[in-house]
Amino acid sequence: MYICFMTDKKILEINKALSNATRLDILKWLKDPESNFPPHESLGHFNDGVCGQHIKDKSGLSQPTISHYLSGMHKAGLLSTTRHGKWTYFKRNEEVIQEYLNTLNTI
Amino acid sequence: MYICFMTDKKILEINKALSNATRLDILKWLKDPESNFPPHESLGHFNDGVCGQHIKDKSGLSQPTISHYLSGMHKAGLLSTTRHGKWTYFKRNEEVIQEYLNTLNTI
DNA sequence: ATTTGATGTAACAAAATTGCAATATGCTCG
DNA sequence: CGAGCATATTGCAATTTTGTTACATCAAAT
Repeated sequence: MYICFMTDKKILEINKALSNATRLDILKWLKDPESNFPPHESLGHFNDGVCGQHIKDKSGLSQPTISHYLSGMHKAGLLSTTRHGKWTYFKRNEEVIQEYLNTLNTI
Repeated sequence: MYICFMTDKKILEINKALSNATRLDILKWLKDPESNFPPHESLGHFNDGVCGQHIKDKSGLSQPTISHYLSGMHKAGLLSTTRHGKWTYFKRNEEVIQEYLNTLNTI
């Protein structure tokens, strides 16, 4: 298990993603889907994370806004996505988050 | 030595401060003033950090812009300031930075 | 094939950020 | 005091971010 670091450019991109209250909340909610989201109707687990609809519901913001936020967090590497039928599931990308934290710790 | 954490509001404020390339650079430069800045004319040490002028010179940005950046970082708690005559010295606030990192590590 | 529900994209207005020039303030020294 | 330098503040134009409505796409199911 090696410690990995990321470039300043990536750090900036993630810092930008995490300088918005809703996006910071989303990252934290996804750390514990069981306590923060209702179980999904069709899938009985959170192995691939939480679908956009539920995140939207919890945030109180509009669907396009959340879609935009989620795709930005995905682009920054913070989230990974899986499509199951009509749903897109969003999950924390713990490896990237760990790299991010490793790097910040040296700043 | 207790581990301290900070509020989400503070985290967001610091993330915002650190989502700009120049401001991130400044924080890193101040970690090692000896290698990043010339010695100051009147003071022979970096005990209180580095004066705004030198930071401005290294950044390549205008004086008002750097003044604005530095006061934002100060307001966010990242930097502490000391006035020596006509110079304002800026130094990393390691306690706040540590709180910030402690908190991020739980996110 | 049509409908229904989840997601993505476009276009847009309001607000915040970026970084500059101009100006004001503060400090030191002759 | 007045000159000169460091810093702070103000005002501004350009750009980015925020979050909306309207619309397009995609998948499941009737």
